[in-house]
Amino acid sequence: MSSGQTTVSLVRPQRILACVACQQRKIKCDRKFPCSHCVKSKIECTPATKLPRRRRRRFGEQELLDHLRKYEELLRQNNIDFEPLIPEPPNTKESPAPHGQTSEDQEDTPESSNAMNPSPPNKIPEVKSFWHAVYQRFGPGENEIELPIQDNYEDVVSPGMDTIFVHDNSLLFGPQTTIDLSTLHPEPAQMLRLWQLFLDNVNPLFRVVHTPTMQVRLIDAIGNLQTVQPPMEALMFAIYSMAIFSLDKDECLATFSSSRSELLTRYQFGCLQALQNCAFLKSNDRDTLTAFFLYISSYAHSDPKALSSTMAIAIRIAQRMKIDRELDCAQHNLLEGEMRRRLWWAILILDLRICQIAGEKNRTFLPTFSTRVPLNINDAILRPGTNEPPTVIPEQPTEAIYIVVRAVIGDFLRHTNFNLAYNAPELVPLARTSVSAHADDQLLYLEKVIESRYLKHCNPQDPLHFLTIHESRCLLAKCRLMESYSTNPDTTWTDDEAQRACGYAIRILECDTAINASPLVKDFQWMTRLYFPFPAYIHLMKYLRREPLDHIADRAWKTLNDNFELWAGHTVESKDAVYKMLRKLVLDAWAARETALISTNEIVREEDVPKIVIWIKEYINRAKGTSQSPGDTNWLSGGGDSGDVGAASSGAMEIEGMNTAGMFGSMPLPFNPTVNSTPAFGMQNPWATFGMGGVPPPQGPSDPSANQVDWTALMMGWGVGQTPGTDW
DNA sequence: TTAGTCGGACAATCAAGTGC
DNA sequence: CACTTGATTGTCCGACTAAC
Repeated sequence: MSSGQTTVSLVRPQRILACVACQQRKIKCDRKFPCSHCVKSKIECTPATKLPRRRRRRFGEQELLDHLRKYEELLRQNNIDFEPLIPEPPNTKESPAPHGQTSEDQEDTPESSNAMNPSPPNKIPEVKSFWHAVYQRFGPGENEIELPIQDNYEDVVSPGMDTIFVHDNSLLFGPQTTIDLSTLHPEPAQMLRLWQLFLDNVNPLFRVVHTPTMQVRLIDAIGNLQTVQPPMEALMFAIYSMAIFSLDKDECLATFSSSRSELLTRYQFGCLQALQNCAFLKSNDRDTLTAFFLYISSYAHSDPKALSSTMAIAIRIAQRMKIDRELDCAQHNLLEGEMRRRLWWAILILDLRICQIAGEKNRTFLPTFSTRVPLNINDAILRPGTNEPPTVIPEQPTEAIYIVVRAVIGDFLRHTNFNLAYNAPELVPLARTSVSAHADDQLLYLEKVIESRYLKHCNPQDPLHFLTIHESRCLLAKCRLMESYSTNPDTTWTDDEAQRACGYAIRILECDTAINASPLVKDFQWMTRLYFPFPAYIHLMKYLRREPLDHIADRAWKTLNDNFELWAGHTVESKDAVYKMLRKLVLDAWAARETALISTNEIVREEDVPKIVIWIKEYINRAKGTSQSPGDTNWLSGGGDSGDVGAASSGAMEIEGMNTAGMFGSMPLPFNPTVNSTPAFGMQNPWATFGMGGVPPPQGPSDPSANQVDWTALMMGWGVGQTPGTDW
């Protein structure tokens, strides 16, 4: 090779490149413009320009070693003799490599996505099937042509069972009705309006409906409502429901001249009836499951415990359809396989969120499924009948960016020790890597990948990109915070650790504020305003009470103030026990600061008092004034009072919709829904919230005793030189 | 016979790494 | 900072094919 390239290139005249036509034809160009070939062909002769040279891809030692580890592990697993370069790690049969050490600039392929996992299976074993095993061992017997022992149980036995239990569709969801559903559809013009609303407000956050094909099917169905197939009809009603659900009361009234609750109930009812017509509890049809998923989503403001149970049905159906298995997804064509993956991840993440607010352990968000994260591609690339794997260019954020980033983070987290510790502690020993030993490195790597591979290319002016940027950062900060709390509660945090945790809490609030204050993502508020970032509040209040004059205190109070302004309606006026606790924490933290300031001879001016404190004090004064008994301090102490304050709260999300009975559809046409849902604020798994920190807006009567214990336990992790859990 | 296509060997270039 | 390495880009030979 030549030396002194830089110097030489300055002296050497610029190389004249062959013309574009000759380059393309791979023939010698005489470099006269026009060149002889172009003259001969009578085409325009265009001089070529040099392509900007790409940065050379580094192939680091660590990456090489990781690959070597992987292959040596494979050899070990298959009992093949070899001379290992890397000795087998003691005390473990798992892959010793901390995951995520692969090249940072790897392509966004399924492999690379799953490379975020601590334990990506190199080959996913097929699920054992008794019928398959019988067939493999004995083969088809004589005269067994008509017997149902074949290679694939699902192909023969399952439909066979369907014929036996043909009339059993009514379990749980009531009997099938004979209502003519075509009368429940909106006018064609409204259908298209609802479809557009769904495309704008809902589908970007789920992407479970393939826009190009659905649009054609929808237009076709609008012209033939009497003959539309039940799965398609269920999907249509589900789309209407979610479109209406995504609007607020005023928007809905202005757009459709009907109340939101009336339309929502009508379309939810239509959807459930259409689902019944599909026999959805035993259907293996993806459209049907998609409709059921959207139907459940349209109840996202309802009782989380009821929602959680209903989601369990969707998960069981999904598992029966094997969309939780990558091998089975991959057996379908590109479009179908990808839509199955998207549906699985959408169900999984919604279930995670619901479990979290219902205060339940999530037993699905574990390393026990193999479906890879969806591809970062536009719907237009997914063409029916195509099997050619699409080229994914990470530098081009697509329509799927939001779901992809969430799935990538989720795919990483489901393998972490702290997720397993929260949700399935018995599986911690089975985690392939010792995440606890490397958690910091791995989270750092995850953050780096998310930033460099996805967020860096997002345009903050684009609503979906904006939401993706801030929500993923919020989520990562939440992981950091919860990872901090997952350490042994008996160990004392150092000052650094405690302050670092505060930094995560502040970041959570800053991201939440950015999302909920931005008019850009107004159309997504049905999702973004579902949950209040409670863990961050609790953490900061606890910290500020303990360290009222810490150097981050000013920033923390400002961040709290900014966020509180957005949620003031809920947090100030809610009679829910958990918000009462929050109010008390705020006042305690501020009292500690005032005392500390006075002790250092600083004057606390009126304008220094944070709005969050002023609002709470004003509310308390009002509550005292209206209190029935003079000594009643229930507004502060957290009692079991009831009442619906949601709709009255300024800035509050509309609390409307259905109770449990409405969701299960046992009543014919329940067009007068009532609000009677139990607010949920389960913090048993606070990190696990995809999207927000935990507590939904207040919705009604509460159980004050619920879940307080978990918060106490959570907070006991602090120590900070104090007796653990004393007055925190 | 002529013109077009394209696999692939080879050359040129230059970003990244190495050693002083 | 000079030098080396090797990944990436650019060139075009020559085999092959299609059209006339």
